[in-house]
Amino acid sequence: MVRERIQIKKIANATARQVTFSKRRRGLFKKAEELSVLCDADVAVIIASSSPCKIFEYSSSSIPAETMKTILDRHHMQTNNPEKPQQPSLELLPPVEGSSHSRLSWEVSDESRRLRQMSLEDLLKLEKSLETGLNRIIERKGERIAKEIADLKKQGNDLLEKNERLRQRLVEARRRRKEAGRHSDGMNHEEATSSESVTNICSTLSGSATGDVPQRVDETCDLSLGLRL
Amino acid sequence: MVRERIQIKKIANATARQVTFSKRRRGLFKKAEELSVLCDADVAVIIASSSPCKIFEYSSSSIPAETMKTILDRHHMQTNNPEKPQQPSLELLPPVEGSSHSRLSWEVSDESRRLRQMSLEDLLKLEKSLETGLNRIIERKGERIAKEIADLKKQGNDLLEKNERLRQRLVEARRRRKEAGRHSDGMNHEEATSSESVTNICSTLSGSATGDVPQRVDETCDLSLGLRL
DNA sequence: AACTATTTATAAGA
DNA sequence: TTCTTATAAATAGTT
Repeated sequence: MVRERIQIKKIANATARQVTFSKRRRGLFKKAEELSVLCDADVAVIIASSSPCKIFEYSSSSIPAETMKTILDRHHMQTNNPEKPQQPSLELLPPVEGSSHSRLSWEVSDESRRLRQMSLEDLLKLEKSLETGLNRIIERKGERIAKEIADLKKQGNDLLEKNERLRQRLVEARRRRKEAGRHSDGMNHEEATSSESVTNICSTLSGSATGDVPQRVDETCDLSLGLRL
Repeated sequence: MVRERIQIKKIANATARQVTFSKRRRGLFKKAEELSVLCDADVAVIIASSSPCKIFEYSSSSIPAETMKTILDRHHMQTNNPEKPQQPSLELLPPVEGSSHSRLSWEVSDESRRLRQMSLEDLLKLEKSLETGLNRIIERKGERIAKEIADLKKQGNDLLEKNERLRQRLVEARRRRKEAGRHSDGMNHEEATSSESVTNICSTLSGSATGDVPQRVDETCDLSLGLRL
């Protein structure tokens, strides 16, 4: 029951907030519906919960819900990464000298001049063709990225396994040293075995360090070209 | 006073309707504001009165009001537009209950109906808007993938470093064992040092194996959703 | 717009 | 999530 009036400020408890969100959302939609019917008005309500990020909407009429959603999504992205100037249209980009990109962009701007002279039919064909090519590029890009990620994961797992094997060897080595300390006389046979064992480990390690696993991986990851396609 | 409950249907008297519109509009905006504050949500409300045709809107945040107005204007132009293309029979098909496909296909046909009613100008705007949103999505996806790859590379490098440290320890351990073998008498002091050293290595290893580096990574890499966006 | 009898919404508890 | 219920809030009709 409403024991007393509540303060209108963010509810701290997440569960309580979620419950209130559900209830008040329904209430708001109901009020919106009533207003639209009683007063013959068009009413639209968009609610975007912050966590989990979900969109709820009511519309009394045929306002395109998807469009509103798109706008809200865009808004959310804007707030999440501020200061992203919208990319100027391609043909307006000035060619950048010295950049491997410059020739392409120049060609594109030259292309745009030709495009203006093409017929609608030609443009449709060109659009279709570009669209198909684009889809292929996106597909390929996806495969490459997936492969890269899978490879990296595999590498990591291999290294984990090697670490585990090394750990086992060290535990064993420690056990042997303790035994050797206990019988202060030299157990030469075991000594030799142990030594050989360590040598084997070292060569294995050396092989893996310089072999299939790269010595060091560049951690920077510039996918700008690939991802912007 | 509320003498009795009212029916939720269009108020016949224009004056009374206007009064109720004012009151309930304020109420709705207040509820929207409360919901947004209490539950930390983005809320937008658009109300379009039919006569006189006026737009009222509330937004809890910086959702572009002009854009919403544009959408509503478009909607009003649509409704005021006398020519309404006949609905194809497809969309008149009733949704089949229980089918997860029915709702989606209904929505699609509903969307396509709306699209057919839109003017070329509206379509151009919508296309531009969708294009911008799409670019932002692609951008974000790229950032996420780049981050995942960078993280994986970092994990791999950490493991490489740990392997290297282990290798050094083992080389050292082997050297000590050889020395111990040469003087067959027990060098108990060195023995203790070596043993401690191995213990340290093992605890370090154990920590890293179960700590920040995941025990095992799933090597499958399904990016289908993310990459097809 | 102000008033207020009532209805409606809803917070807290179950 | 849904139901309950005491209480707060909204509001219909009147002034």
